[in-house]
Amino acid sequence: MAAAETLIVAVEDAGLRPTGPRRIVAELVAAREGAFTAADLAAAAGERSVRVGRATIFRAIELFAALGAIERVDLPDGTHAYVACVVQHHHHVICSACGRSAEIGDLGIGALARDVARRTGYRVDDHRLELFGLCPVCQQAETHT
Amino acid sequence: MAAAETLIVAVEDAGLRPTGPRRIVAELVAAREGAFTAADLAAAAGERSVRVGRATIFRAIELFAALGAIERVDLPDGTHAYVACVVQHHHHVICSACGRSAEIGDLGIGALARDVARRTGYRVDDHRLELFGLCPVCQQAETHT
DNA sequence: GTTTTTGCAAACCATTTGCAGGGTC
DNA sequence: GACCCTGCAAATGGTTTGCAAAAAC
Repeated sequence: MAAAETLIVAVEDAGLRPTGPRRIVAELVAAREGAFTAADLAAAAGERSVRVGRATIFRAIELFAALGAIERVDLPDGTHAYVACVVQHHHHVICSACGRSAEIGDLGIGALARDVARRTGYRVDDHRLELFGLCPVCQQAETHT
Repeated sequence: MAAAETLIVAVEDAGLRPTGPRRIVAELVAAREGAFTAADLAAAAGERSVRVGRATIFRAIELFAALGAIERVDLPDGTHAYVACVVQHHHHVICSACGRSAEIGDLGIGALARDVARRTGYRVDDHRLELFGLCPVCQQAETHT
C-alpha cells in the first residue's frame, strides 16, 4: 500500500501538513482498489473505528484532487466518485459491479481531440473519457451466477 | 428552434402527454444553445415569468433524458448538466465559457474501447467522452479582450 | 507562538417525494 | 371518467462553511 505514502508525500511537497487525519484519509483511499465516494470513505472510517469528521474527509479529498493525486470521475448514475492515480493525465476503466478501476494511457485521444477541433472550430482544452464495464474478477463471478 | 418540437414529438412517440409544462420546459431547453443545468432552466423560466414548478422541471428533464432526447454530461467542476441532442449515441464538445455545445460523432471510440478491453481484461460496456474548450464565438471574444 | 487543521454542528443547495388538485385522452 | 401530470411544500442527501479547540511547525 505505498499509495497512501504517495499521497502524503504529495501533500508535503505542496508545503502542507501531513497531519494525522490526512494520513488516515490517505490510507482509506489507498485501501480502495478503485473508485470511491466520499461516503465510502466515511463508512470505511467508521468500520475501522477511526474518528474523522465528514468535513475533514471532504477537505482531504478536495486537497488530494487539487494536487492531482486522485481524480474525480462521474459514474453513469451521476454519483461523484474519485480514483487514486499515479500519472498526470490519463483515463480509467471502472467496473460497474465493484468499482475497481484500471488506468489506461492517453491512447489516441490527443489525435481525436485535434480532429474534433478541426471539424467543429472549437479550441479543445480539456477532455474526459471514462469507460465502464466489468473487471476480470466480476466477469468471473458473473459466469458462476 | 425546431428542437422544442423534436422533444415534444419524442414525448408523444413514447405515448406520453405533450402537456403545457412539458412544452415550456422543451422550449427552455431549445432556447439554450448548449449545456444547461436544472437550475438554469428554473432561472430562465423565472425570467420569462412562466410559472413551472421546480419538480416539474426536474421531471421533464428526467423524462427527456430517458427518451434519449437530451443527455446528461458532467462538467469538470462536477456540476450535472444536460445537452439537447439528436442522435442516439455520440459525444459533445462543450464550451467552458458559454456552455454552448457541438455534437461529434462516435469517431474511433469503439475501436479504442476494444483496445482497452484487450489490454486490461475489462469487458467494456459503456463509455463517456466529453471534450471541453472554447467555442468559435468565445475564442473570438477572447481575442478582443 | 504563530499558522494550519480539525471537528462539530449548522447551513446550504440540488434533487426527490407525497399528495391533493387539475388537465388530458 | 380514468389516468396522467402538476405544483406545492416538506423531506432528503450530499457537500460546504463558521468557528473555537487542537495539532504541527
